[in-house]
Amino acid sequence: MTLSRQEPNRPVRTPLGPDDGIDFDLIELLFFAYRDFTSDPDAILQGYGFGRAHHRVLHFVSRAPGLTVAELLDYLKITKQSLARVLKQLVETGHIVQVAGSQDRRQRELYPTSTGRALMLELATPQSRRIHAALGKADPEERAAIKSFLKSMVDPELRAQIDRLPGERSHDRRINGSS
Amino acid sequence: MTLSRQEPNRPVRTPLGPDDGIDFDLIELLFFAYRDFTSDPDAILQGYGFGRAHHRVLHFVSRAPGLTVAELLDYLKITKQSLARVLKQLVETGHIVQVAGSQDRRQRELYPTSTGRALMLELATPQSRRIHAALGKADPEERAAIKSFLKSMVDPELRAQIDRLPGERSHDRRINGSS
DNA sequence: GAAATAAGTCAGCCTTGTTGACATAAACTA
DNA sequence: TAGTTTATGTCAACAAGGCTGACTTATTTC
Repeated sequence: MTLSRQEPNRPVRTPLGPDDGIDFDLIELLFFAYRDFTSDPDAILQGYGFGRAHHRVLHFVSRAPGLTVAELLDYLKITKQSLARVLKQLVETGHIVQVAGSQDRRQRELYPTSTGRALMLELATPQSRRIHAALGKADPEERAAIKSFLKSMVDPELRAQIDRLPGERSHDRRINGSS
Repeated sequence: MTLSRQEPNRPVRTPLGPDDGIDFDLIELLFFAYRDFTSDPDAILQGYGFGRAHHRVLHFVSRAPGLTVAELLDYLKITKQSLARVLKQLVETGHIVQVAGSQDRRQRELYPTSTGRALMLELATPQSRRIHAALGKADPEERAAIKSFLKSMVDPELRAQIDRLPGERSHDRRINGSS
């Protein structure tokens, strides 16, 4: 009775490792990669009094100019109240403008200003540099494998969103009719 | 004078695309992949009254049992005050125990309990499943390229942290002397 | 014995997410 | 046309998880 009873809250001293059937290295790699991937723009944003949330809004508005508030919420997967706060600031600072929808005038089409676009590029540049360096000497087949892996990590029903953004070099320059 | 003056805050209607010299698709892929990668454990954590911060602490304590508070902070890149809040909860709920360091008794070695270890595995399982599915039919060379890419995304001076964790199958089962 | 170090704690603040309720204008529908 | 639905905006309150600064305690190092 006393021997079979374990001390409660005893420290477990053996580390969880690859033999436990879990892909720990990929899990950690994703954590570390994303942590540092976001660190460059975070530092720049501080100088503007903005945060990561502003970056994401500015990113999608620049990549898909003319998208509606509802479409933006669908990319970000946050509530409209969360969006409202940062969107208001981006509009007040002249980074984004809202235009009443041409077909449906209840909608607000979101566009970057030249200021907003410039900031978006400033934020994307170090990220792109980091990606370029990390891609390094990967051949086209390996690059395809990397993209395929990341895309497959996304929930299947949400992968369509990705395809709606301007894609690979040359074709598909316009995201929607508004030019 | 009037013609050369642009209306301020005019909407820019052309989307930023691949011709602007930025790797937009990889930037977005990383955002979407990480967003969904964290969604499974986030849902599970809710049922325990924990958040993503608890997950990260539990993860590293389970992977490197016996690490000190300072070492953990170095993985997470947060302040000790931020850590204190979640660590205290994990200790109070019996997921983690603290043991005075054997050499240096100022240090607190952190260990998971069996409860903590079990929760860590529960959280890691859907993530590993997602990774496994995303890896899909990638051959060993492609898998190596994916890992190499993610590792290269990490700041060079921080890559050593990754190597300190239990690595590939078979060797290196122990992270430090405590067993 | 003094100084440095590891960790814990208190207080307050910020960003960014949440819910719930309600307002307005435009579009749709019976 | 009246009534409903829809797209968006807004107010208030709250929570998680970051942050800084200041201070304490125990222990180690010099």
